[in-house]
Amino acid sequence: MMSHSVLKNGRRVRNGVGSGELTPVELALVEFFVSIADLAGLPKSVGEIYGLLFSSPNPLAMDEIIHRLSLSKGSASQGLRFLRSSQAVRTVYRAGDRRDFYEPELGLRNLAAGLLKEKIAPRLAEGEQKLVQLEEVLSKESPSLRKVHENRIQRIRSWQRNGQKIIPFALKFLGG
Amino acid sequence: MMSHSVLKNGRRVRNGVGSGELTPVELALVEFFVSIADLAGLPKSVGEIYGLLFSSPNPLAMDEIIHRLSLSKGSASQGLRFLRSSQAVRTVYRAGDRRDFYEPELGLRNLAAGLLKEKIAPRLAEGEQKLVQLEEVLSKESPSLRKVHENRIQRIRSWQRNGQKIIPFALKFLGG
DNA sequence: CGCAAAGTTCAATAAATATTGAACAAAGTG
DNA sequence: CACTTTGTTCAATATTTATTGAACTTTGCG
Repeated sequence: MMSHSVLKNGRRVRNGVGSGELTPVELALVEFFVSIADLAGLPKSVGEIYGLLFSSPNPLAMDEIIHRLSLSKGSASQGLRFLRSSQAVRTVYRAGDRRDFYEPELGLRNLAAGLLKEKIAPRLAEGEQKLVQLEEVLSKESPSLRKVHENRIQRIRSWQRNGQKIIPFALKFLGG
Repeated sequence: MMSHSVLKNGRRVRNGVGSGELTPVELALVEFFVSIADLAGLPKSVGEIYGLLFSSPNPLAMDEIIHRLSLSKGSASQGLRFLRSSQAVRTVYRAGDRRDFYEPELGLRNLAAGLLKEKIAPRLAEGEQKLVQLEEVLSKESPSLRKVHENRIQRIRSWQRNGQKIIPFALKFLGG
């Protein structure tokens, strides 16, 4: 047992719901990444965690993240899992400490590539599957309707080709 | 008054909740665009509407969309408003018919540009605002911390620059 | 004008998604 | 091994977001 919640320097916790303390700058960075997370369709908590790590001069352990952001263990664990799996954060080992410490990936290219692989690619695969189903039932339509639909599906295929072509190029652009 | 819900050819409505009828091909296209909508963080109904228009050889009016997809007037109206405002559908006028008819935009470039303007740009602006706030409070930090943070913020600025650079280029790529 | 068809708005509700926390597992440590 | 710290999982709950439908506005027509 130990009391790790002593308030330093007489600093006061502001939030009603017993949040850990964030400086104004940390707060602004966290909010910035929350709005990015929101844009990318990711949970707020993921943005908060990345934002806190981004604002920290040194790697943080999960319990520190939980305390500073007043997150539950569950959210922190899941959020970090996602960030790890999409290569947005790395673990860092610290001698004599059993905990994993986390630091943020700062390269936009890697961040983008991670999201692409983790969030976007699986969804596109799902869409592709729907298209395959579609081509199976196409033959049952009247010739004239089928012609229209074949045309439109070709259109989608062309979208896919163009989309694919951009990816490596865009990554290089982002890649410094 | 008129009864517009006669079942043609003895076709049977399948869905429990009284849906209009969709052929297998229409259904597959609608599902395809629903999964795309989901990926883009748009409501399912928006994907459904675009999907139905995409599968239709001719423009459709709102009441037809409502009936075939079993949507409420409200959803249809709002969904069409969004699609119109992001240039994903166009209205078409039909002589002697007071209703607006809709047809889908088929060019990926225009679809992407519309989304960018309607969904993404406003969010980025919001993020930018957070960054400005941030720079205001930065001066209150200790010199060493400030240096770290200034560095990181520069990093974000560089992300923004690279992101901007890609856009026109990517659009040209998608643009046929 | 008066009426009807077409379309919009928005408060109430339903559906989807994220968060919590308690129970569990894994990994050191002495 | 018994114990503590660290981290995970997942059913219950809270929060967010989309959908509905009834009241309203607008438009066109005789």
